[in-house]
Amino acid sequence: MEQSKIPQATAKRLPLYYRFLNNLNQQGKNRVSSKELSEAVKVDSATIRRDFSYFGALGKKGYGYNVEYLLGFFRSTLDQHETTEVALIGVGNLGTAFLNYSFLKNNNIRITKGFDANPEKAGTNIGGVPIYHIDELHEKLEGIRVAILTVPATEAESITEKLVNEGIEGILNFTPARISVPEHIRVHHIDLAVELQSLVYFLKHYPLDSKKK
Amino acid sequence: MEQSKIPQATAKRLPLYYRFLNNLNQQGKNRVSSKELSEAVKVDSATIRRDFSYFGALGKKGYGYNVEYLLGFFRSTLDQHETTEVALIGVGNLGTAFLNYSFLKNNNIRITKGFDANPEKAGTNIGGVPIYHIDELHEKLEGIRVAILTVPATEAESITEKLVNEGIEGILNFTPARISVPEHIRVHHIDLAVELQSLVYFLKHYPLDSKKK
DNA sequence: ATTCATTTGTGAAAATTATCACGACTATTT
DNA sequence: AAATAGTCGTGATAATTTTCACAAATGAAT
Ligand SMILES: NC(=O)c1ccc[n+]([C@@H]2O[C@H](COP(=O)([O-])OP(=O)(O)OC[C@H]3O[C@@H](n4cnc5c(N)ncnc54)[C@H](O)[C@@H]3O)[C@@H](O)[C@H]2O)c1
Ligand SMILES: NC(=O)c1ccc[n+]([C@@H]2O[C@H](COP(=O)([O-])OP(=O)(O)OC[C@H]3O[C@@H](n4cnc5c(N)ncnc54)[C@H](O)[C@@H]3O)[C@@H](O)[C@H]2O)c1
Repeated sequence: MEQSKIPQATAKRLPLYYRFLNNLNQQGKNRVSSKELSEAVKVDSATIRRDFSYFGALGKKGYGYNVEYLLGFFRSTLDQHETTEVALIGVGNLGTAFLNYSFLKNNNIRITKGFDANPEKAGTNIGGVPIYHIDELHEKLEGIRVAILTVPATEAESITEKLVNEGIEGILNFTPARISVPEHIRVHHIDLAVELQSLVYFLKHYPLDSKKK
Repeated sequence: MEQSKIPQATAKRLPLYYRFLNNLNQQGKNRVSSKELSEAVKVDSATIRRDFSYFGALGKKGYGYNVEYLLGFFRSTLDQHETTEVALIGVGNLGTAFLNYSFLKNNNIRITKGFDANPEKAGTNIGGVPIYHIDELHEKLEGIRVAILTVPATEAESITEKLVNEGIEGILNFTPARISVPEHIRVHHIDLAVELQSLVYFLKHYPLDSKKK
């Protein structure tokens, strides 16, 4: 929308900062330094200061950052004032786990609808979220821009096409399939098998005392 | 262990390449170009060639790569000849989903033991994996070097300490807690809430036609 | 008032990662 | 045998990200 000059690496860390600031605020702390923050979120303090600096001078030299101010700032930056609705496609093992998880308390993102091809699941309700049959996508997806994909890998491509047709703009893809989408659709992959395998690879091939990821 | 000159970014992509080569091989293909590979895994073809080149000249100019040869090469690079045992700590919503998932067929990584604090879960068996009480960690963790952490965030720090004492070297952490570990322990975080939140942030703040992540 | 210990914000440098672009080589077709 | 289309490996360059290191500002202590 606006300031696209914020590095992607920074943007990815924002939700992490936001969550931690929330914790601090709830603990009643009203002041925090980049050093403390660094120890808590395991990000170098210079990186944190640099990240914050993209948004202007948010702190005070010799003092640190005011928790409440910073929190308020991030709340609006991350659009936490308006709720984002998310659909979950594929109510299986993984999908069910997500539905049963209140997706972060300090967070205005909600899974509000589930979809599955299994007719026995349609009409049920998991963790307070109604499940619809996948054929009802068109009627029920109105106004939802983000989808979580937890269907079998073989279905990923065809479901993605449907989602795109229904106007979905962002997909969080948990299937191992690398889906194809038009230019303007954003896909983030979370590939659990790859993560596990690369962890094992790092263990075996990288010196034990190297810097952490 | 050996060639630590391989960039971390490359190392993270290896399992992805490996999986796709496996697919190709099972489809009976015996030749593949960096361009084809690129379309399938959505990584720039020059990046793929560069990645491969860290391991030497694996392909042939004007021809491409021999699938079987490349696959064999990656199999040994990723240590797929020996099975890696993994323990899962916290058999709740997320943990149960993982246990029910045969963690990739073409893959020698296996979750072989589960642990939970709930006495009702101890002694059971989920997806073929035996569940033990968390107090049995010491007796049952022998020889296991990697753990998946799916306990409540509040327990993350204390469980981590126990795991480290038992000689665990790598942890795949699904809790929102940023755990502290000694220098020589490797931790990879998968923070689902952060992933979802950052996807939403990107959608709202980055031009729709920008390059994909 | 002055000193002192802190801590930010940032210019500059370093490190890492991705991409361009082309010479060298291969297989295939004519 | 020559021409053609395809493809790798890589030097060079560009882009991105992280880190260093310090002047300037702050609040607390004496
Ligand atoms: N469970 C895990 O631990 C895990 C780990 C890594 C990756 N994954 C990936 O996540 C995805 C889901 O895994 P899972 O274990 O939950 O699988 P699952 O089989 O338990 O669930 C898949 C669900 O999708 C539904 N479905 C099938 N076709 C559909 C369609 N066309 N439209 C809508 N719904 C459809 C099924 O009815 C089922 O409920 C898979 O792609 C899997 O590879 C899972
Ligand atoms: N479920 C999700 O979709 C989701 C999404 C994002 C993050 N997470 C995170 O993953 C973790 C697990 O989530 P969940 O939904 O599976 O929670 P859950 O409450 O369903 O499961 C946690 C399990 O850990 C066990 N446990 C508690 N204390 C323990 C201890 N000291 N030792 C061993 N086991 C213990 C509990 O008995 C329970 O079975 C949490 O930290 C959560 O924040 C979950």
